[in-house]
Amino acid sequence: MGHHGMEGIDMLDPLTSSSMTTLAPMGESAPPHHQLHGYGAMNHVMNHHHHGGGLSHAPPAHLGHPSAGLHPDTDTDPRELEAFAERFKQRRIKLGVTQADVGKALANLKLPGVGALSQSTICRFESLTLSHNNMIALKPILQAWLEEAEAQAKNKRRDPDAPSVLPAGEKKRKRTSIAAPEKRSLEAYFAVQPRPSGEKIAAIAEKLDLKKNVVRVWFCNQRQKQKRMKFAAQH
DNA sequence: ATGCATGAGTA
DNA sequence: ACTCATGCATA
Repeated sequence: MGHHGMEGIDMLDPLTSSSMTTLAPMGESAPPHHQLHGYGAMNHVMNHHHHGGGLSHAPPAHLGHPSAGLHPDTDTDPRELEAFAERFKQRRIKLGVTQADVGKALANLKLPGVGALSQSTICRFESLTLSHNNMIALKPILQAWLEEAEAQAKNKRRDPDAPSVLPAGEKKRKRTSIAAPEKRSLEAYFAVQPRPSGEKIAAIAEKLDLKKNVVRVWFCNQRQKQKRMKFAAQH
């Protein structure tokens, strides 16, 4: 899917011809807040909400719109989240916008503490593969964008947009790939002990001939996976 | 769409 | 050293 920040041009012609000026990623003023590609750089659009325990507290009521942040029950209900996620995706596609587009466009919403998000995150929101709390926090933001986008789609209009500048490439991050056999072993270990001690991790790492850090991160990610809506206690 | 990774915040 | 939100890279 998305490669760079350029895929915007191929979404300018859909029937809806929705070229939402401020919501589209290639808007006049959409300088990707981050150009530091040397992956040791500031990545996260660290919003104000990021205290421990994640967003375990009440959802941000100020971001909520009329139908959003009124009663926690409505926003916290897994069924509602699921329904919203589906509607969101459907309407997003109707608008002819990609997941990556939505992510970039969020920055144009100018909501307090809300910057851009990646295609990954939008995708995960739609597929409910985020934690419950994460879903709750993102819902009002995506809902706000959706409403704005649809509103602007109504006043269909064209406008000359400036081609985005592709940032110069820097170091690329390499992704380790754990082979299937090793992965099966890890899963077996995980089934017995989801939280192995440092020593245990080291042992496993040596046994599978993997770097200790790779194994440690694998377990962390595995634990996170269990907490995602799709895996965690089904509603 | 998803695997492996980073980094802030916490304990 | 962990959790949690998030993203680059890649299947």
